[in-house]
Amino acid sequence: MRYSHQREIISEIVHSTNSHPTADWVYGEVRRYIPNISLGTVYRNLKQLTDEGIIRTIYDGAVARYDWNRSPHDHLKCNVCGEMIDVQLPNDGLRRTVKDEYDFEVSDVEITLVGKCNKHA
Amino acid sequence: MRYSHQREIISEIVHSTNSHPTADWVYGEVRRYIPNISLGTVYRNLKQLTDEGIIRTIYDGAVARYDWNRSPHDHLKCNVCGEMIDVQLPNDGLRRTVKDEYDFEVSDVEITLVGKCNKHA
DNA sequence: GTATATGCAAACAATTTGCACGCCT
DNA sequence: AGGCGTGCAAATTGTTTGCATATAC
Repeated sequence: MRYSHQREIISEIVHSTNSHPTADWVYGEVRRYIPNISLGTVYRNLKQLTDEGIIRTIYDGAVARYDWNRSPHDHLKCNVCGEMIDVQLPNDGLRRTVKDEYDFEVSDVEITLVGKCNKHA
Repeated sequence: MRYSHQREIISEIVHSTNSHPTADWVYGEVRRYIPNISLGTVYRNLKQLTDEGIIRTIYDGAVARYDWNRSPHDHLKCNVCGEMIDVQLPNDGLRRTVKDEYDFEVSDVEITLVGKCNKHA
């Protein structure tokens, strides 16, 4: 992958936040540094960074969000503030259950727990 | 909710399959019975059935799929044949973990295990 | 009779793509 | 020089909505 200024900035922006931003939010941020960048370029680069394994694409309902955290992890989604929190949950039990009971070979685990985070006790 | 022939058929079609169909697939099926139904009507009714709790909407990446199975359950998604299999996995452990470690009040658990189903040993 | 449902088409939102030009290497 | 990356706009895809007409009750 050849160097490009726009991709550099896009990657930095995704890495600068824990908010699992959408393409549109990234677009808005990048424009502060490269005002005439196009949304198409943002999408192309987010996809490219995903393909290279530099970031990760997750889906929140129908919209794509981008996550710099590549280590396997899960999400807590707060219904009140909308925040998505990275957590690492044990899943050995789940893997074993589906292997034993369904003969299913797991390659990837996606767990999202929806509810209310500790800010809204 | 007032009776409508189209909604009746749509509901029957969703209930007739375990394939977690997309709106477009449902549209194709309904047309075998109501050839001049419109895609808009299909979407309206799928949403309405979801609001009434008669079916459930799940997201597979960016596309919506519809599921007649309303009891809490999880999904195994086979990367080889694309099938999505309903399973019931224990999640008491997960609930307890996030309650204890993150003080997060869980209302809904969404687990999808991606991998290879038993047809492709 | 009145409100809800329908078909149709247009509007929308998110994402992708074709093209001519520009910039890494 | 050669090719990948860019900006722009148009195209796609999945879904929603406005409107006039039709239908349930």
